[in-house]
Amino acid sequence: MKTFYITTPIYYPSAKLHIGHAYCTTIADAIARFKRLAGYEVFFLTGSDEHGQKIQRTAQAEGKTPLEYIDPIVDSFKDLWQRFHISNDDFIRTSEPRHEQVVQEIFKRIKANGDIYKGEYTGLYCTPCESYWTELQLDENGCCPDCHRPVERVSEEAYFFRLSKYADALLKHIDEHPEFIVPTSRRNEMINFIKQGLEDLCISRTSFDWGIPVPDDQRHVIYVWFDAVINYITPLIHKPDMQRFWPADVHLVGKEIVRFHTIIWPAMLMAAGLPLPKQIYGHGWLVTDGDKMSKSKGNVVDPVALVEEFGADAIRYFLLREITLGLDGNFNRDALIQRINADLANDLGNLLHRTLNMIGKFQKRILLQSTEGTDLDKSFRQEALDTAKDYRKLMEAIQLSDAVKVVWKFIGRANKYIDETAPWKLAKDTTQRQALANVLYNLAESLRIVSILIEPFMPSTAQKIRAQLKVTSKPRLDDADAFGLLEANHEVGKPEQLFPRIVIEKP
RNA sequence: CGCGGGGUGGAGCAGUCGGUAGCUCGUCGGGCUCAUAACCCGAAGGUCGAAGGUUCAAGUCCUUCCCCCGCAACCA
Repeated sequence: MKTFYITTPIYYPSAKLHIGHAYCTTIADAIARFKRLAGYEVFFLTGSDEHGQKIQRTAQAEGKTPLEYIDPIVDSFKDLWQRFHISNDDFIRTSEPRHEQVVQEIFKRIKANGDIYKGEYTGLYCTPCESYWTELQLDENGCCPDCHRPVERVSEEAYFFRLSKYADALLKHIDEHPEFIVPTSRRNEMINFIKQGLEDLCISRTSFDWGIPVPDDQRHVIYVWFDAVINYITPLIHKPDMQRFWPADVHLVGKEIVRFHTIIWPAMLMAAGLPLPKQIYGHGWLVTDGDKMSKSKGNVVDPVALVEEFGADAIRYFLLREITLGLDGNFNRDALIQRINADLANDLGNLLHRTLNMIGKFQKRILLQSTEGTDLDKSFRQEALDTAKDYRKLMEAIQLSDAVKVVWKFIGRANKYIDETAPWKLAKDTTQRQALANVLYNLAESLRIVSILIEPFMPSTAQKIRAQLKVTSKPRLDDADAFGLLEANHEVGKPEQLFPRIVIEKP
């Protein structure tokens, strides 16, 4: 069986997750579900990145240990993913022993290869904040950007990863694998960055201790990023799964961390003698009214509240449909409601409703034996099959919003088909019984196919449609490539509203 | 001259290899009555940020400039 491995970043539990995190995870989930639908054996990983000074400090301020502070936040991550119907196969926490063990193992392995060495880190240090800053980060007076007090140049012993050594190998790899960094804009950015020269990376800290200890040198903890990226192999490395799932097919990441995933992580893998991931996909950000979401601006959108108000599938649909993968996208409430009403309630929901209603009204809920029918019937069936074919191609190319659009174009076609065939007229004419049976059958079949195609985007809606059609088989992509799988004399269910229209109250 | 992205009808966006500027919503007009005030058809509305260049042909390629946003080794 073909395998597929996809990851999200592991999120930092210093605050609640916002809609941007949900966006990234939803994309990964849709891809994972598509691959399962297409018959792949899928491993889909997400998790939390728990170490580092920031967590230690925040926990201290609340009089807690790091774990006491983190545990409920991580629980809220897991809860959020359940609410979003995220189908991850594992959830990795970097504080878990299984992870600590692997990180130390990789550290030792790279050190044994001579690519980790002890040196001296010199930086600008703010003592009250216990933080290093780069020259560019300082405020206009050359002081700490947080507390605006003077910084001093200090040195400490630290371990370094010989990143500089891998610049040429990375460039060669990127050049030989055009699909390695997507989209192209990010790829160019990274090539440019490497060409400016890579410095060795400081990968240990002594100023705090919430992290994974450096093997054989307990005064140091390993730098969070070195620690974090290793999560992608932690669940696999000591199992036969490593052979089956590594290298990962896609690391889905936000655009701001593309660099860690396309430069540092691959260099680490090279140094450790492991194969590189096949693709790093850098998606864009959700912004609200053109502004980046951030706590300080007070414009963060809380995904839990959204799901409670609109339901997970509606949010998933909006994110996947409205935002072009790789570019920034605008998230706002009005646009969301508009999409729910127009696409979900009016187009899809109403199509199912009117179809089932007519089958009930005109044929006592029974699908009758259909025949080849008119040219219109034939071309309609062909469009259903073409839609499934186009959809498959787009999904395989990870063009999710285009895939959604193709499905909705067909939903529009189906609504038009009803208008063109006017089943309510056929029902009044006893000589048109077969024509009526054909139209209703074709509509029901179309909805069966649609229910398969939207499963990756809206799993629970897909299930509801299938339940109303009384289709019991497990959805498989191959079943969307065949028209006519519903049997004659199949009885369908009663129509139930999929998505209620949302009435906007004018203030 | 640090790096990158963006600027396209009223709003939000797409636009691949240069080949008649598209989509959704909104607006206006019409049709239909199976349906969730839904669905279907038609129309109006754009000098594609500015200027210059290449070309038979430029939203698309080249040059310069203006504006907005992000990154700059902690941020999906």
